[in-house]
Amino acid sequence: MPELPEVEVVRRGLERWVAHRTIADAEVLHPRAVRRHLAGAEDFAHRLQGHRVGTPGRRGKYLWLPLEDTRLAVLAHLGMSGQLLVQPHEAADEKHLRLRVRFADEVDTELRFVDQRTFGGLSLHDTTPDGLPDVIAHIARDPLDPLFDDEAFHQALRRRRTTVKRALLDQSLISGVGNIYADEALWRARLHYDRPTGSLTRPRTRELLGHVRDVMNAALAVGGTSFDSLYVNVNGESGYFDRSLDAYGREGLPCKRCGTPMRRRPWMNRSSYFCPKCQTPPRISS
DNA sequence: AGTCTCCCCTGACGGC
DNA sequence: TGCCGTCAGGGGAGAC
Repeated sequence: MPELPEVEVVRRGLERWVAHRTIADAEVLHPRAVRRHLAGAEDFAHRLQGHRVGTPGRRGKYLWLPLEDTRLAVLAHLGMSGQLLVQPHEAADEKHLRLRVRFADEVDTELRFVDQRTFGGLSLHDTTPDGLPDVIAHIARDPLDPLFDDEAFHQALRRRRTTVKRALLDQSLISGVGNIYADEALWRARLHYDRPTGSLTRPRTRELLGHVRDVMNAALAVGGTSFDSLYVNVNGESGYFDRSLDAYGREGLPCKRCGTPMRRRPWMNRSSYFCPKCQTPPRISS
């Protein structure tokens, strides 16, 4: 599931239900699910066998399962519709089941990767000395990472010739923020999505980061955001943060601050939701 | 190098 | 009923 809070909910589920279990075998039911594993599906499945899973890691929207006593990790990205589910063996296969991992123990559960749109996937990679899969070295730390550098982020925004929402979605600047939490944080910060990043003062950037963290922590506290059954934790349960959204999906509804009807604008093949009064467009528009 | 558009998929939904 | 266009929470490749 797409953004940082939802992925972290999944990571915690894996830590509880999958960590420290030894893999018996893996079964790839759709080759596209492992397309980022260049050596192929057979190689992927074979190389997982017999390894014990360490503590699951996460950076932004990526998560991974380290394989103990190796320098390898199984990297996962949920894309738009991916789910990692811990299911009883006897549970019927999901319609979009792409991959199954069985464990060499007496626990009656297996790990399943289910993905309707197949934008997500799993792959096996070497890790850097700090445990990060090497292929995601370009992904920036996320705002909940204690080592995220607020000042460096501000300086990067000042250097960039782009707009603030594009920057929030740029995973090489700050990771874990997607369309929903970008709109939520911008609404809270009273910033228009097309505001040039070069115009943000240091206090303004810090305030924005504070809102990004607040909205993500609030979502995390209630299990993430779920509009439908696609976005669930490893036990298939939905989070409740959709009830707390202030901007995303609220076209035509009154702004929760000033009552002005919220607007939706097409934006990069998606949508941006904002309050036309609280979040005024930049004066110099392109 | 930085920035931006396209495109990989399936399914749901509304209008005609 | 069915067909078509639109939309959906992502990010990488490749074009400027």
